Amino acid sequence: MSIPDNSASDFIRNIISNDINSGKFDSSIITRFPPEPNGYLHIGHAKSICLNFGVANEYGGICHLRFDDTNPTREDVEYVESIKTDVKWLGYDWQDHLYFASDYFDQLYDFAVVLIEKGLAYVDSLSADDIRRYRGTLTEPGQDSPYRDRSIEDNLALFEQMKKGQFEDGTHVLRAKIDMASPNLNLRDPTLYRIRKMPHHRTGDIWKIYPMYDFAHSLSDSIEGVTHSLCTLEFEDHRPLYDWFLDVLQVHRSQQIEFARLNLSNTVMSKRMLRDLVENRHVSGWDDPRMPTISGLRRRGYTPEAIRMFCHEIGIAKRDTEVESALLEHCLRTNLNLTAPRVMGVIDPVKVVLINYPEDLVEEFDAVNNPEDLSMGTRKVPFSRELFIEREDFMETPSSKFFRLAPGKEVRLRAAYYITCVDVIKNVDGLITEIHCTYDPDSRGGSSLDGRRVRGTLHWVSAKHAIKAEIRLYGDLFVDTTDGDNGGLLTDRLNPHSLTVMTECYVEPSLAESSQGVTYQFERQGYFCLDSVDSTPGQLVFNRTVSLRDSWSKVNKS
RNA sequence: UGCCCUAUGGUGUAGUGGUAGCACGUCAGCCUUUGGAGCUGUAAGCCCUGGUUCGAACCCAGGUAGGGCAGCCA
Repeated sequence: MSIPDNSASDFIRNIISNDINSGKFDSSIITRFPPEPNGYLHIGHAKSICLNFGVANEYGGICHLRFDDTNPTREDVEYVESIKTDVKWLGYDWQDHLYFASDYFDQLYDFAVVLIEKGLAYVDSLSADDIRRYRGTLTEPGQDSPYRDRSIEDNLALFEQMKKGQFEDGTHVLRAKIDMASPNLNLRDPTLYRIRKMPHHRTGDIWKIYPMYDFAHSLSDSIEGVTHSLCTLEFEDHRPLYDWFLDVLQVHRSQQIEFARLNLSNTVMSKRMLRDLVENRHVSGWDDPRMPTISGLRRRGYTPEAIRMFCHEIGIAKRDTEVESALLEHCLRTNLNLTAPRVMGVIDPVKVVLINYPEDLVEEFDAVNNPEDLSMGTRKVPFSRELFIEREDFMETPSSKFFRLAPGKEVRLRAAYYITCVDVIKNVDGLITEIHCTYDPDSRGGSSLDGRRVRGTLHWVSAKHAIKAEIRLYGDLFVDTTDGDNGGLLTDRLNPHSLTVMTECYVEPSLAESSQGVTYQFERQGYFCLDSVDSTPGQLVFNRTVSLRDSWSKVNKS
């Protein structure tokens, strides 16, 4: 085990470094990522994954993947598989440390029996309502259940009958006997087991009782020898209970440490709300490219590297905060700028006719695949008399700061020729249908011998060679997320413009061989990838992953 | 009005008694065959009030503000 000397400092890593220095744990560091298989992972989980696996890697330890599958009413194998896929995709490896809380059901049951034998747990036969009433309130102490003083023998017998399925759901629970007057509600005789006569996705119908989170989680950590159990802030009040189980049962002591969960601007992170979006068809599914789920981000074209970088950049602390999505986009652009192959695609086309270019001539230009990485080579791009350019790259009456195409103005077509606008053709509605230009044969390749300055460079495609495609542009899912995940109608804050579908787009022919899982840069536009669900070889569908930074829009506004 | 936690530029995060730093974002300039990328610079911060100290973001006291907790959910 080693201590990284210049690792990013955060309070958790500081604690772990101190623990290692003081020899608190005799094993190497063991952490765990403990999802409940009841939904898809989102970027908030990525923060926890990067922390837990990251810490383990840095200190030469290991990180377990453990499914917290103690509630058969909400869990499913579908989620187990998606979670494993997502963790792997993010680049982490649990090796052979894949565990399930349900693997420990026998041991947990035995622990419960020990608690009963020690007089520290009892079977309560109050109804759920009565248990709530007896619990007291935030400001008033609770009262002991009339069943609190059952004999150990009775408790043992009853608990065994619960296990055997001799009682109906809700008739009894097993509770820890701690303190009904504790100011910490979690210590007012918390429930340990409830009866659920429901098949479990892994244990089938052998169990009729299932352990509660606090009991199962604390002891699962202990069973696995976890040294540092990292969880989110809402479990802070549970730590005394977490520790109580370990103390009274005298088992391996893991240390729970809480950190703030991730909140991201203009989106929501709670599984419940994400599920609402899916079930109420506000999005196409858990992997809708607008979703903050790992599967949504993947389909959108995000890379694991970008997400890991983001999780590193946001840091770890205890204050409750909201990170601007600009930081996520920054991490994405940083990664994609270095790796994405460049291509040209026109999203909102207008036709350009080069009136002095031969009718049937077709030339091919070599275009650089990535100016940031010349080893990625070049590709051929066909050029002909009729082209498409972006409609917004032409302005009939431009401002002085507009460097693109306008009547009488000369621009460069990326990797091709200089062209000058000589005429504008409109339809009866005044819509521009064609822009007539001349090209300068001496500017072949995009530069001229006379060295004259041409400030604007436009992307383009050859009309007869281009492939027609659909491009989906995404915006924030929500207009405003103040108040976070609580209160207010979620749907009131949905951004009605979160999806724009452009169906008349043209992309360069090299994209006929574009492959799934690659995010391209459409030059001057942004990053795009093939949609993994809806794109077919005959009808390409691209998702805009993120736009390029656009300083023109600022100039234009001012 | 119980218990627990938190408070550093617009945002996120370092700094644990000795000149408050980094990143994102902002703005300006340079550069550019992507108005991308890159480079340079700018503005902007210790919640408040006391106390201890030669010296406090840091220690102490008291406030204020925000968050969490009353599932047989996790």
